Amino acid sequence: MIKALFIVGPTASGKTDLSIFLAKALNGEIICADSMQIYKGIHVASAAPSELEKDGVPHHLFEFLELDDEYSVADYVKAARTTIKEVAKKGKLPIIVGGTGLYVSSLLDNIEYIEQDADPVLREKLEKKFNEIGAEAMLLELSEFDPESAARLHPNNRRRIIRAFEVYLQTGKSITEQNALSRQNESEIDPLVIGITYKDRELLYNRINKRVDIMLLNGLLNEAGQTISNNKKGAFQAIGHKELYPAILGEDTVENCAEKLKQQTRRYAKRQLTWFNRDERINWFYPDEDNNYLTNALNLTKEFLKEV
RNA sequence: GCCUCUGUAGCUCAGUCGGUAGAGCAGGGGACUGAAAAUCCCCGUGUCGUUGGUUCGAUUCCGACCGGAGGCA
Repeated sequence: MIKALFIVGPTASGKTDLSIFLAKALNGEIICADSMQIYKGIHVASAAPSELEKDGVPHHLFEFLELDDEYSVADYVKAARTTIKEVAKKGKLPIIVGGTGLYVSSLLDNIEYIEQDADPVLREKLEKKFNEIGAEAMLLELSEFDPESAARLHPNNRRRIIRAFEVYLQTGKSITEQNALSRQNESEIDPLVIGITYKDRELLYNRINKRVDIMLLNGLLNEAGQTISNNKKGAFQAIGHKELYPAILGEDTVENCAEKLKQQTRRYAKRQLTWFNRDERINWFYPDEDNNYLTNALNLTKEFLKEV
């Protein structure tokens, strides 16, 4: 078993600071679990750690993809597992840090994604079919080969309905079957999961608002200006650029866009909390009522590393 | 000082010909297996400014007071 530390939490909660503190104290190396910090070109928006912040601690899987690279959880999980093993082999502590619940949970639950190439032609065909026959008819057809998914999926959740078709048509197995198969094997990783957030939601939101202001001072507008024309797949959905496009195009004021951006970030933080709240493996720390949370997190990790 | 308008959910406002009220936004809750910072679902009780009066019953009508906006002196 490989011992690994996971640090999760909503955006702007202080994951980066905690991870670097613990990495330095425990001879660790940091592995990204953030679906946006893996991309190049959105450094300000994604709040990926700068060289100065990294403070000499080795970081993996940060800012290595082009903005239009195709990338999925499956690719991430594969790369992260490899990296975790490599770090452990060196005798260092792997510290997985990030706010993308799907990425983190996939590692923790040892989800095994099968090899499957994206099929844009098929997806387009399914999109077209959806438009023609409508959601209800799609669900009816889905129920013929995957009644569970058909019952589970809401008609408005177009993306997931199409995905359910894709999986079946490409693999011959329903997504329900595939999901069961993906949970067959025990993980090689023995995790300690540290969560960081604030008891007072208001405080977290203040931190988010402040961070957006700092991003603007750090040139977020410029950065967004560089992606506005050539922003294709991948990172196009990052919060931070798309909200500013109206200001760049002169359709709205920077102030209004900044407000919108803060709001989107707050909502995102709430979604992250919803995801992480159900995971009982997480040991939560609350900086707003624990002045020594850094030390306490360090002590908890030391205890964990001592266990055999 | 006088006159007019106004005070309803965190905000902007509807509304009740008298039977204790509802939209948008904000916000809250939830789901999540190949786009996940994505995608999707659910959620509106609030001293109807305060206080008297009329009434079986007032947020609704009347008076006074307090706050806000405008007008006249």
